[in-house]
Amino acid sequence: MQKDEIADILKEIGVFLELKGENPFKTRAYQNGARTLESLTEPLAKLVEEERLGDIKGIGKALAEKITELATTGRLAYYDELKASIPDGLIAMLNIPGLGPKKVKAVYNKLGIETVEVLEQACKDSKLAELPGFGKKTESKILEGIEFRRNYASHHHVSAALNLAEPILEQLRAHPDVIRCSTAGSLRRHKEIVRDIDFLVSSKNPESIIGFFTDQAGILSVSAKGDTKASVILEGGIQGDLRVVSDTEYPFAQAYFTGSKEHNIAMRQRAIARGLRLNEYGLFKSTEETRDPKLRLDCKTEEDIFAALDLAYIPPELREDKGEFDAGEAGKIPRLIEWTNLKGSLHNHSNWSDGAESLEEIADHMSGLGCGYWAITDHSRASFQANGLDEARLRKQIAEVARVNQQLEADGNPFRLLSGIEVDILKTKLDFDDSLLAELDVVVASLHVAGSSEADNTGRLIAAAENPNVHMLGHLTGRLLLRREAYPVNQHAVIDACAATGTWLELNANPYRFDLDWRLWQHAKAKGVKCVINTDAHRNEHAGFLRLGTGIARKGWLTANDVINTLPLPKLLKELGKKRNKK
DNA sequence: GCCGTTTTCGGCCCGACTGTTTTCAGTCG
Repeated sequence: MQKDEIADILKEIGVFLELKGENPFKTRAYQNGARTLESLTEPLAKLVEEERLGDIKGIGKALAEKITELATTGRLAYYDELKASIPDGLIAMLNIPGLGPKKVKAVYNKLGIETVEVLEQACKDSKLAELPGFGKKTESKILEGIEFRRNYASHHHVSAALNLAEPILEQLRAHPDVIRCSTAGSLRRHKEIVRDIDFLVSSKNPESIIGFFTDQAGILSVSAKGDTKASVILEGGIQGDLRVVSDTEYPFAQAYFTGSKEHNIAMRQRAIARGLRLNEYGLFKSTEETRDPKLRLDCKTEEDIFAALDLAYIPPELREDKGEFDAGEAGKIPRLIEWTNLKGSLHNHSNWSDGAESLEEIADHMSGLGCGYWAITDHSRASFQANGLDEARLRKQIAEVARVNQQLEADGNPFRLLSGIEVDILKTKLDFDDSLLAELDVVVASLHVAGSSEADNTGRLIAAAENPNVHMLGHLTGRLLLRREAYPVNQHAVIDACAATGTWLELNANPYRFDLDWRLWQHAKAKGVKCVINTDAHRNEHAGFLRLGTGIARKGWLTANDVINTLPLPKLLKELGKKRNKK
């Protein structure tokens, strides 16, 4: 069994133990173990074989035994027994807002409720209010929670969250009582999927900010409203949380609410190790719980807080406890790529296949945005559902690209279209012959019809990487976030093949794809594989994906040097020629 | 269940809001 599957089982054990009412620190130990496992750099099989699991911080004797059992036999008796003892419906009940392990346990133990449906009826029949700690309000909250979950997803694409958050942030910024404001949480860290949107404001008048926030037009409901924080449900069912603090507290609150949780725990531990105490109100010269302003270190910005903990500034995207502390201590936090470093996109569609606009319209729009180039890589003939180009139409398009470029040159416009194709990776070959591919400026090879065999898919992708005419592999796993699972593929093996052949990997910037995943870019970079941040645009407004994709590249620790399409056109053309000239 | 320069027990990050209580437990982030 692979390490990610094992990590999922450990997490599940943690949830089961919570429902059993086990020691919360024991459940946390399982969750910590799962996380530790996920971020292992050494192959798990090797650690198991050499019996070195127990040497890893966070994995003790008990966890090492359980992981070993899972890794070697694919099963775990302890897990099977635990799972069998807990009705599946209890897990579903945990997903209802306002219901946690204690309450679920109580309704199960005292009323024998095992499913959401029975729970709903029990609330309607006022059965829950009879339990200690439950009341009328609890019942109606649970009913609301069940209804809410029925109508809205609990996870949202970062793009949808940004679309909602940015106008609100603008309004907060313009509010006379707002001193500083920002987003926080997973949105500020630019996670690909977010559960809610966090806003942070500093103000001398919290009441007016809270009132402004909960009275906004367009909100569906107000779920909490206190002196310093409020929660609302925004359009589309996304929860928006606002926190208001004093301006002195602002940087501490900003760091705290940006997280991640794991990053914050490590930050607190660093503070404790220095005889300090860190919370959202400050960094205090005390090991005792305190908010005494006289003990608070003077930090005007997040930078100051990191400095006080002997760290270089860590950009929000890196705050996932995935190596930022080692790098921050050593002063080796890279200067991350900015989206304005990008000069164009190398994987895009036009109305020749399934895109919306003509070549001229694309050239006009992208040139107007300040891009230096834009590759036209329509689908190849095998993608007939997308009106893929056959050889004859592709040759016509090459001529058309040349014609548009001549016109641009005549107009004194330095912008250029590049001719290209998103060539389908078929079962045993590419959709076009090498001779035709060699005539194109840019060749993206993508797997659109994958099989169920990991070995087959991986082999097809590696073969594509080995083709000297293929510059890059498109959307490596084919996943659609919250919609469709990735097809089975050994991404590490493909990364190795790209490294060996000088093939680039796409970071598909479509917010439903973000493929290759940010968690793999550090590995790909270490292997020497270059990244291309591509919009995969099907209409001109998709140019904005470049910004979203850059957020993911930043999460992957990438710098401008790691990304091919930061190069100006002459240098890009030179790089595009390199792999072909090697053959 | 994990951990240890306070080392084999006794901690483990911490605070706001809500509802059900009347001083606090549960949930959430």
